[in-house]
Amino acid sequence: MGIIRKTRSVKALLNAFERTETALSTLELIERFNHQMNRSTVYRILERLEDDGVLHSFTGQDGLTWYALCHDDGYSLSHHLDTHPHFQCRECGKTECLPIIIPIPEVAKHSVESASLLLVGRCADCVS
Amino acid sequence: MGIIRKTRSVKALLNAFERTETALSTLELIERFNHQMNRSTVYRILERLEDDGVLHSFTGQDGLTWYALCHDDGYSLSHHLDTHPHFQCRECGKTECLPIIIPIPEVAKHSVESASLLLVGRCADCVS
DNA sequence: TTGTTATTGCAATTGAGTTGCAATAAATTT
DNA sequence: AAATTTATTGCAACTCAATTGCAATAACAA
Repeated sequence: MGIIRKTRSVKALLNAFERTETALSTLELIERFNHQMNRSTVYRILERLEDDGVLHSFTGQDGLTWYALCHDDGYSLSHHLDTHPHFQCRECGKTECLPIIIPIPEVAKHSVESASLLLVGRCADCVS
Repeated sequence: MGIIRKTRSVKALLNAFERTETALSTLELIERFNHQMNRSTVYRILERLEDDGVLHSFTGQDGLTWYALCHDDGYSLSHHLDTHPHFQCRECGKTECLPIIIPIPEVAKHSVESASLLLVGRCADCVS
């Protein structure tokens, strides 16, 4: 019960995610929609879309928040148990969901409920 | 080339880490040494100890920064390639280094240089 | 068209972390 | 042991992502 009304701003943000393969940082979205909507609106819509399971969020290496579409195609099941890793390029900043599953290790006597894995390195474009 | 002088404050902080098995958050240390040293001093000493490879840092689920001793015993080699996961209890907040190695997956065409894995769940004390 | 209320804009606020600079205190030299 | 050098600290101001209260606005249903 996050998004109830499909406002202009909601559509614009959803559109941005549907047009890219990568993740998008809140800061980039705020900048991009600078003239269309307020900062708080961006924060609030992203939050609601995450509540609805449309987006999932994670923290980049710099501590900033990133969002990406949830694909229920087997690797991006963000239902409070993100098992897929994210990759952030330290050169160009491109950040993406990796289409692989990381087996969450069992830990003796602990109950592991979720995991987040961030890989940092250089992306295909920057490695050459 | 981080710590050059063994000041009172440096010793106090090091002592705190040597007396615990868990990781310590900057905020807890600031609170604990509230009357002995300034906030900025805590931040700066932790930073220098990390430069020296004495501590390593990671980000908890809430986005706060945590530090733990580097044990060069095979699982806590924090030399810019943290391959060991951290565990944070969502009930009591206890945060620790896990004595296991997570194999960093290769990613096609990418150069993966470092990884950070945070497991969240309930610790031994809170799970029962 | 009207009424309800989810959503938004705006400005103020929060809170972790950083920074410039003068004062202090380790560690080295005399 | 005193003088000297400079790493370190305290302090207050600042940065910056993110949050919040509230009045205005705009989806959407009736």
